[in-house]
Parts: sequence; structure tokens; C-alpha cells
Amino acid sequence: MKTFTQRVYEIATQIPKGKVSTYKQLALLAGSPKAVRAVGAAMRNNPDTTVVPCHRVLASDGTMHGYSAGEGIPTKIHKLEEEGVKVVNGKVDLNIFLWKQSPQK
DNA sequence: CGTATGACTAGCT
DNA sequence: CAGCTAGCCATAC
Repeated sequence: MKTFTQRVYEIATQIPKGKVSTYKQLALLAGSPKAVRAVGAAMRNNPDTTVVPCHRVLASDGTMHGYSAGEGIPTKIHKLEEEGVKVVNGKVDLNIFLWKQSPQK
């Protein structure tokens, strides 16, 4: 039995490039739709942003609450833009970039 | 084991 | 739109 945090990492690493996910979504996929707080805690504890694309994890509204790596929020936005995600007014269009957990897989 | 904290969310004012 | 409250889970101390 892995810890909730470990499971969140597994899911986060599955997020494809050019797509984003939300804390709520990750919590749901992890098995606890209300553990969004725990997801955030895991991301903050994030061991390696290289294996865990926490920058692809946004709030439920497509906005971002925080980021511990780089310059913080600015770096997070910049990374998303580099990935091909369009960031408008510090927000991302979840209707377009929201990851759908590869329904094929 | 109990308390405190947090990168959350939704609802109200 | 901005600010505050309440609920909820997992982790750290």
C-alpha cells in the first residue's frame, strides 16, 4: 500500500506535455476527491519537479495557488507556455488544456 | 496519539 | 472582484 502522496506522484507523472490537471482531479484519481489539501502538501514536498510535473497541476479554476520551484508562480506559468499551454491573465483554459487521463489507456 | 499546517474548494458577504 | 469562513484529507511535529 503506497501512501496517498506516492499515488499522487504516479498520476502527476502521467500528465502528458501540453496538458494540465487540477488538484481536485488528482485527488479524485488518487482515490480521495476531498484530499486536495493532501495533494498540495505532496506537491510542496515534491522531491523532483523533473519527475513530477507539478507545474502542470493547477487549481480547479485553472488558476495557480502556488509553486515552490524556480521563481514560483511566474516560473510555473512560463513552463506551461513552454509546454504549449496558453496562459491568459495567469489562468489556463481548462476546457482546452485539461488532461483527460488518456481515455484510451 | 493529538495538534497544527497546507501549492484546495465552494459558498457568502 | 476581493476577502472570509467552513469543511476535509494527509503529513509532519
